[in-house]
Amino acid sequence: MLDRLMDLFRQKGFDGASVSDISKSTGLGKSSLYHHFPKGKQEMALQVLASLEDQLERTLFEPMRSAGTPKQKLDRMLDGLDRFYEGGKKACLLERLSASVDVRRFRRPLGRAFSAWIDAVEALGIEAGLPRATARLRAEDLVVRIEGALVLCAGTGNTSVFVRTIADLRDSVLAPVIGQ
Amino acid sequence: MLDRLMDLFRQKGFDGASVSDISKSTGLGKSSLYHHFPKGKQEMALQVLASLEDQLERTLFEPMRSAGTPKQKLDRMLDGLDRFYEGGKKACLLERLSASVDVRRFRRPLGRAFSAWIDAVEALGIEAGLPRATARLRAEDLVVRIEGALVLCAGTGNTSVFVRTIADLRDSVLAPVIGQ
DNA sequence: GTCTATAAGCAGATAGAC
DNA sequence: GTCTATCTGCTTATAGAC
Repeated sequence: MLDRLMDLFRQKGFDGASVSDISKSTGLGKSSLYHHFPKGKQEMALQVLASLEDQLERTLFEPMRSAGTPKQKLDRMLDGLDRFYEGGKKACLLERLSASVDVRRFRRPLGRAFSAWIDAVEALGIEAGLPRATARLRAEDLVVRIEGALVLCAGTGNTSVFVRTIADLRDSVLAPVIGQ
Repeated sequence: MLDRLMDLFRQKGFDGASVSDISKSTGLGKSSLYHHFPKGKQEMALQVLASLEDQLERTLFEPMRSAGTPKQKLDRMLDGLDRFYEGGKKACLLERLSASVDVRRFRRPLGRAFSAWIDAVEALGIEAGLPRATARLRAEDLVVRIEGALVLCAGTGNTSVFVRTIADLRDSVLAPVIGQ
């Protein structure tokens, strides 16, 4: 259910997905949808966002705090992102909601989700021996570059930028600082 | 006229900006708008996009092919972008149209605009002595990082990521390749 | 070229039967 | 909990006067 909603919001964005679209794609009538989400479309998006936060935490960030070398864990996270975005063919829910007219209503969960992601990568960098400030900037940069690559892929229809970006991140995120 | 339209599409996106919004923000009645853009909202966006391509070429890319050191020209471009995006407070039209439901209708001009931007930065890298392939990747990465930073700023309401990204690009884009 | 008025349809959302 | 039917307002777009 939330998965279907997430697919639709990722594909059409919040402003582009109508309640009728949602009804068709879930197979539920509008009234049933409003039974599950009394506050309407915004509540749908907020619940999908909460579900994504949960899913990211369980499948990406939590594993990054357990077994393996930092490099192995970075690779697993990038593998996970590559699958989630299907090599650049599918959009990011965070980006789609960030591009909606009502972005202000989503700012709190969006900020939380971006922060959790950055924090997880930062921790990896620190574990790999990077200075805290460097790890922070590199982590922020990883998120920035993935979001940016997805924008270019969506705009041009060409996913090669995403592929190159993921590949480059594998080597650059945890690389030792020169002249440290 | 096209400037007002651009402001509105940057602020609300293509799906989020209605013809009524456009009418209010331009001061023209709907019928007048359809007189100027017989094919409706899509034609408005396409003309705004064409106008942006033209504006970027004249104010950013063309100056990058004339006088100055590569570093000076990079700095001038980044200054221009910083002003255009108001330090991360304003969105990118290319990103907004890339996030619209009808992105397919905009793919050709979007691809052209992104390419022109990347090409201009690539030429700068080559002029600065970078290997062609490196210059290409760095140029692509500059565009990716700016678009990504704008996504995070829009989503979180915090522009510091954009400021850091611009600052980092000043030093990293033309930096010599280590062990070349 | 710009206007008022309006068409035709879709938006988000609700009422009430089952 | 899901349905059909419906409401109100807004959507894109057009007709036709000035």
